[in-house]
Amino acid sequence: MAGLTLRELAGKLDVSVATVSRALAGDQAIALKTRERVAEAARRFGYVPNVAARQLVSGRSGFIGFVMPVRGPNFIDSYLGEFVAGLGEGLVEHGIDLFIATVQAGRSELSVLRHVVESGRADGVVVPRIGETDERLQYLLERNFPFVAHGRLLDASVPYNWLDSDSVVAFGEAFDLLYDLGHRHFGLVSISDAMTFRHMRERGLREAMARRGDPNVTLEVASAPRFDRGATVAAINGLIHREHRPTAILGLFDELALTVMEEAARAGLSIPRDLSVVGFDNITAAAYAPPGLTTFEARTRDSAREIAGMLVDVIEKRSAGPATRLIRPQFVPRASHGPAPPPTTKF
Amino acid sequence: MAGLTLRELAGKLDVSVATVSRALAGDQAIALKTRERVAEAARRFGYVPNVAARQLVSGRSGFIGFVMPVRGPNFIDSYLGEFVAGLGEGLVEHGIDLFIATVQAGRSELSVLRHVVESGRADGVVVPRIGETDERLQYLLERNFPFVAHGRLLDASVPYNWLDSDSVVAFGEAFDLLYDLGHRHFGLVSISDAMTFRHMRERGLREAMARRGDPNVTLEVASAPRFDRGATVAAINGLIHREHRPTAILGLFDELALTVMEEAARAGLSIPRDLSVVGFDNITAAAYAPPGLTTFEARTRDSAREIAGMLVDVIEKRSAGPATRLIRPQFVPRASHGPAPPPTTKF
DNA sequence: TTCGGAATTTTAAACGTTTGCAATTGGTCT
DNA sequence: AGACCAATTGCAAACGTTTAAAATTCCGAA
Repeated sequence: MAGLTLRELAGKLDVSVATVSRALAGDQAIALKTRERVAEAARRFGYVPNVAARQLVSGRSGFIGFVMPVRGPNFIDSYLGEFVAGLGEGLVEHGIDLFIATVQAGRSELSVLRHVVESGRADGVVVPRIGETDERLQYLLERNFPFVAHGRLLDASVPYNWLDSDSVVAFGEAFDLLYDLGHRHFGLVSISDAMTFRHMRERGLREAMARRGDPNVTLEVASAPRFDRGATVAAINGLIHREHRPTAILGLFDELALTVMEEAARAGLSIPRDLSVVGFDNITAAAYAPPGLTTFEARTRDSAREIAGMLVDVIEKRSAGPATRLIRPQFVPRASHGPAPPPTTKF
Repeated sequence: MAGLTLRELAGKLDVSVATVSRALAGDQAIALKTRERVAEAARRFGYVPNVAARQLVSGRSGFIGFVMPVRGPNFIDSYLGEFVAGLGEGLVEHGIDLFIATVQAGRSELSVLRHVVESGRADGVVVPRIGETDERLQYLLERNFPFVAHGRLLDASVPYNWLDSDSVVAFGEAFDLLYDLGHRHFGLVSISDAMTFRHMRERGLREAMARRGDPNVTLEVASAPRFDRGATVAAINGLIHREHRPTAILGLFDELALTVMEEAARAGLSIPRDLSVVGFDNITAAAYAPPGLTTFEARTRDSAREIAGMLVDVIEKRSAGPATRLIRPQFVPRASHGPAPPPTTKF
């Protein structure tokens, strides 16, 4: 199974194992001529070092771990694919591989993470989708194990490495845009799950509102559990069918905004004439759903690539304090937003 | 970093390392009382075996490898995410982890695969997206390394383990449906890349055509390089704007079918009144693009889960000959197909 | 009490690397 | 020629586990 060993290669070259090892590592103590001779032979015979042996002595696995939660059978969002692709891209230039541990249905994500860390399978981990408080981070911090989080804790005083998208800015931007288009009555479709980004995005909206200081501006928030479609639809309809309907509704992320568009269509509303809708993430379907959802590009793939780099730095102890990084989402204007309808339209 | 070692645990229990090792492995030669005592202590002290050491002696890594090609920056299809999720799900119950090696822009996929195999990082690999002839499979077969392929070679005489979706049946089914709706002039938007599924799907269509034995049936095939949008649009327009336009166009996969719908809309054609369109894969956008794309569910995630199981069997030598498996795609009727327009419509 | 053999445990080698330290080589200077 | 030093190479231990084989313990029978 395993190909040529160092010992065999050394035998062919008539030098010691140690010399070959050092030569391949580029050790200056080995004569240049020898280094070249060894490199040449290694190439010619196709020598590939055994990672297990290397790991055993060095203590480093050459792996980054990623604990993948298994979602319901009918739902995979694009996040996973984008994120994994980005991590791979970011790691490959450092010669590090990605390793993915799946969480079995019954078990907790934390228990898998713990196993990954303690078996020495990974030199560091990336932790996606951080909740308001997160036992995974707590564990990693306690154990002082290298990690980078994608997302933030609610408690901003805890120091750790994270990267997050700056949704405060994005939702502020969205508000300003819509306000300038004449909108005064806003709706936000949110989730009731304990995720930090929910607060961030709502805060972005409210801060932008406050900056205007316009007493006529209103904001209604409707929430439902994240993967509960029935409750989501109900929440949205509560927003659409109220007496004083918002003229602009923001979805916490695209899936919600798309559902808003569907329900609006069902209610006979024309978008963007009667209602403006804005989402966040820019999933593929956003471009296809008529009339085209205005949204923000979350840049998941870029973020993951960046996270990979940050984690490598952490592992190699190149970074001093905790590294934090905000990614600014990019506005993607499509056709689902427009000027506020004249007051008469609101019947 | 690495927690408790076997030696330390043995020290606490006042027995030899070997006894602890055997006890944890459930070796019957160890007294039941000892086994229980050891298990209890291991749990209590949180002992987690070091995988590198274990791998070094056993020769098994506990990893399945997946070599991930990096695509252009703007394009990630849902395949990757679904596939990785499915693999993870399929592997987790066997206590095996997934490891992903990314192919750097400049390097060949084969060279990465070779490295994965020869470094002993994986006990088996899964090879996605098989081409008509595939150097990766050739290498793995030569080396007699466990693998399962997703997709087939054009040459059906080579024996190896594969799983593929039965697109011959699916495209035959699509033809029959459309024929029964009165369609006689067919178009197929294909790719010019050397992928086996291109032949399979076209063959499914032609075989179903042949079965009807209707001399009035025509089929025009238009192809373009897979990721070349400009060429794809041109090929599609060649099909749409010809004198005797097809009344039904099939896309080799959904992206192509969706582009057909876009171009048809641009040409002022109404779907499905003037033109029926059918795709394959059932990507998310298929449901959102008006009027809703009729397609086939490729069941990538299920396939990947199944592949994981097959590979485990191969690794553990439970399967006799090469295992092969055809997954039947499921028809997903939406609104993009309908009765053939009356002959007068074709101007 | 002693012995044979089964039951249980221990010893020690092996897996393929890396690396501190010792040993050897080669060259230069006196 | 001898001595010294630098350059180069080799020796051997270590990493944490598994496992074949040897050693020990235990038990019941003679």
